[in-house]
Amino acid sequence: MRRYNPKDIEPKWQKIWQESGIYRAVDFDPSRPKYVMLTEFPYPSGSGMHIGHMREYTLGDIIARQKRMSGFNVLFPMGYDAFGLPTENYAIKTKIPPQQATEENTKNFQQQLESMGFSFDWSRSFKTSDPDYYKWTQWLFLRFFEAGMAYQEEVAVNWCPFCRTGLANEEVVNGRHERCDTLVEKKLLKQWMLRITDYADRLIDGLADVDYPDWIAQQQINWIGRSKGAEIKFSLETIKEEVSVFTTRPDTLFGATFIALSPEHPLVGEVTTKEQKKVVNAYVREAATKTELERQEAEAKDKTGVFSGSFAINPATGDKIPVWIADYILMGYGTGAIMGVPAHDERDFAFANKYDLPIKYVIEPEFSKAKPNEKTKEAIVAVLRNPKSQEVLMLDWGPRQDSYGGKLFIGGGKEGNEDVLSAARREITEETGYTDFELKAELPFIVHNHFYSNVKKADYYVHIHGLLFDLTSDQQIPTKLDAGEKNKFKLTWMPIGRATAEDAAHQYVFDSLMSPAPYTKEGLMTQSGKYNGLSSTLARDAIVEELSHKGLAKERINYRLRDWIFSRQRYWGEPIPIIHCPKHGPVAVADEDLPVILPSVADYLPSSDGSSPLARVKEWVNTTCPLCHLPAKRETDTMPNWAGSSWYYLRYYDPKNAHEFAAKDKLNYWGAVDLYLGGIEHITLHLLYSRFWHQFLFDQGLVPTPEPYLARRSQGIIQAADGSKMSKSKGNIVDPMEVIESGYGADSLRLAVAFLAPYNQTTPWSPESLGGTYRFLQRVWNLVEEYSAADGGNIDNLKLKQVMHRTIKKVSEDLLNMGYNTAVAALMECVNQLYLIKAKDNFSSSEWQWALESLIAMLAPFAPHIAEELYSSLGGEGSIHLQPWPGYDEKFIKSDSITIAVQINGKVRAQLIVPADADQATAQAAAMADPKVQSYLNQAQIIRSIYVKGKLLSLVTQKVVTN
RNA sequence: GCGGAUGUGGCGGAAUGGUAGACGCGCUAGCUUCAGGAGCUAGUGGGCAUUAUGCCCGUGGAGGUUCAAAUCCUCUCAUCCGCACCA
Repeated sequence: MRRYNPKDIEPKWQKIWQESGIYRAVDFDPSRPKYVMLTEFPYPSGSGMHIGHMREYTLGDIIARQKRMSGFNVLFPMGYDAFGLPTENYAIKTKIPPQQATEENTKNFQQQLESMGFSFDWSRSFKTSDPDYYKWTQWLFLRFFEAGMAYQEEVAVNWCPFCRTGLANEEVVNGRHERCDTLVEKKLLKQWMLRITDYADRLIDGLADVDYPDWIAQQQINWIGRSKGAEIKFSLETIKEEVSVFTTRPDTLFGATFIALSPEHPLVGEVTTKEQKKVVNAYVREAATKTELERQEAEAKDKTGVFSGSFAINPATGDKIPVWIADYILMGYGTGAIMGVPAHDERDFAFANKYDLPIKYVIEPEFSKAKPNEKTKEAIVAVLRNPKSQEVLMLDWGPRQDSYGGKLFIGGGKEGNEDVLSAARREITEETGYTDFELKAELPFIVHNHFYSNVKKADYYVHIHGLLFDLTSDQQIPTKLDAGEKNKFKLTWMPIGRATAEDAAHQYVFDSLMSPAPYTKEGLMTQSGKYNGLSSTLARDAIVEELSHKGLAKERINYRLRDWIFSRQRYWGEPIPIIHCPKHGPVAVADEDLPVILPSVADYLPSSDGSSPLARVKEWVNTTCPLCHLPAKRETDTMPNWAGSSWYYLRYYDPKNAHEFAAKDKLNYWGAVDLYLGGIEHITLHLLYSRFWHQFLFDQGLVPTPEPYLARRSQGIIQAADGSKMSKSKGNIVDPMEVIESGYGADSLRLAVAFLAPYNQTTPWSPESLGGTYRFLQRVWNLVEEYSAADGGNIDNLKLKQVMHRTIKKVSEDLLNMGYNTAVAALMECVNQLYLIKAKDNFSSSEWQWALESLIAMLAPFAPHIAEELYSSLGGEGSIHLQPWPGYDEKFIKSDSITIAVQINGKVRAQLIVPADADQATAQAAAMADPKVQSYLNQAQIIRSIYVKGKLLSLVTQKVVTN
């Protein structure tokens, strides 16, 4: 008998598979449905494949193989995302051209991928840095340019001083460049931009038509950050210009007590008066030199700003309000200017407090809504504080039931012509007997709620005035309570920190009195002219509507997402195919002149002035204008890393096409990617960018489907054994190549990865699990090796049939749901069973032949090498990987008798073997005959019986009362 | 602060209303010896027992719904991820 040795069989089959081309996808196969299984292509770094790649490609490969066996025409392609910074930085250091380094790295990577036995169709492979490929990236860019979707703009870009390049917002993480961790600065540069914001709504709406996990869709929606609001114009007192602000709360317009402009706002110069010029200039200059991080860190600290010297007019009130410059206003969002409403916005509140700007409440909290025509009473909630002990007085009305009772502050209604203050004083003395106290604070707004009278067990709709009093002496007189109130509550002094009222309005009044805060939720309008009493949600639209007639406001939708900065001042990327003509401005390179080849350079270091190394290649830069043929200069910026990966999946459909990025009929045949598997780190940037490109191409009639990926899944991260992140510096990296070479082989590793945990779960790597999968494969190997030939005739073995059919069903269903780990468990269980059956059976029947072949077929997607080897040793023809996926028959899955549990009063007390189709009466009769059940039913009567066929019988009993 | 996820033995995990801990790792005992990253058999959540094997407890915590809850509901705690001065 041969021993299982992966080193003997794995390289052998890898070579045979490559030579026979069994994994090649066939264009236009009419006999089978197509299936595009896409895994994210790797960046070919010098360090090669890591365990994360390993998980992704193993999971993708298992699906690709099983789909192939299930009769699909599978396209499972692989390529390389080769442009990018690491290779270029390596070139700067070593002077080795990126082209060369990429070539070597790719070769190495491909060798590693092949040694894992992945079934990629290598005949369709390419690198994004191949001129044959980036020719089409450039061609597609020109379609954006022609459609006005690519434009140039002078923008303050995130500038990485280390990489000397501009960055997209998405590449800045916590104020640092995500790749090199350098602090990011702001720099004003003319940049190419793509109008992704035009597609913001489409990118949200399109999610409804694709199968992405909810959390991924949600994260994309949050990233786009759509918010509906209005743009409102404020006229300036001394200048003709108007300031437009963006707000999501036009209903708070009457409460706008100042205007604030971002330091980068174009009107800053004009609004600044002579007297303020010096201080404003200094402030603007300081803001400009702050890095992203410094501005972010300032968040925790005080808000800062300077007064411009001029005033604006609030269009709602006609009031003069000051115009400030403040760096908490971001130029990149909305209009770069806001109306400051301190009463209803946290940031404005903090700013107003610091600079002593007026706070005007125009929205009142509403804790319950009045019923139609309900009468309203004026009421008070008074907080009586003992300043010495720092305690407040509460009335304890006993346990809270429905809306009555519980711990409350002093409350009561206004009587007759009484004013609020005297009502409060009267209520305090009546209910508590205290007489000496002074008013400390009064809420500047009313709180709306129902008032639940404990005494009358009835409620009124009330306007609550909140007041805070400090006790000045302990003197108490007898309380004046009517009969209904007497002895219904007791007084308790509570420390301020622990005082909580069991009524939302009471609690809100208390909190606001103790520390004034803005009210940022919806409520009822007040101090807002004719809108008073309206709900803020309704007033919002009404105010915009009214102002819009005067041309002072319009509805506007704003996005957190900004247009995509598409320029990089680097060498190793696709040259942007534009020629700058003194006469015609930016002109597209003619389609037939593509690709614009990246010229070779001597030095890859970008210039410190913000231009790319390409700018130094004079003979390349100087060219002629395609329109007038006069001297002109090439664009020297290159495209970002994300460009090539935005459409690469389409190129797999027709990778060698020299006339089109892909032929129409091939695009139509392969259509959208059926399943796209990739890392969680790409669900916002890459996924959003490529969906944007695809949607644009769809609009241009260049692709047949509105979305690129029908379904997206993301594999979880594999952590180091201790649950920490794998990192080079910690030296806790698991190298897949080492595992293969150590003797376990690729099959054990693939199986261990599939078996580890649910595919989408982050989980630590346990090296010991390799021993488990290796032993399992060994058991499979030995089982098949011990079997010789089907010379024992056809002997029926029901048990064997049942085990196999059940396993086939389980594995097939699990794979459909990507339940890899449970599928592997089912295979292990199956093999355990086969050993048991074998021990009692004639191990050479034709049924065994079928069982072993089925087992190997199921194992094939997970462990392709051993499956192929055993298949051939069983005398199979061709490749196991092209054999049909085994089917199952329900009739062998059910068995005649089955074990059910008997529960008595909810506890499992016995197990019974009953016929599988036994009805309730039969099952119950069997249960009653069981001595164990009888012992529990002693002295009791069955009052209810629940039967779940094939699972359990649940009996509910009641003690029989004797005598 | 906003959004999302997760919580089950010593470990990875299984079970989506119906016998909690499948499968694997590790561990314990025994057998075996083509000494090999071996194999086989039995055991392995905690506690109390042991004449049987039985009883009690147990899925982050507290309540609830139900004949029955890891699973559904309410509250709460912890951990992780994404976003964050976004008006």
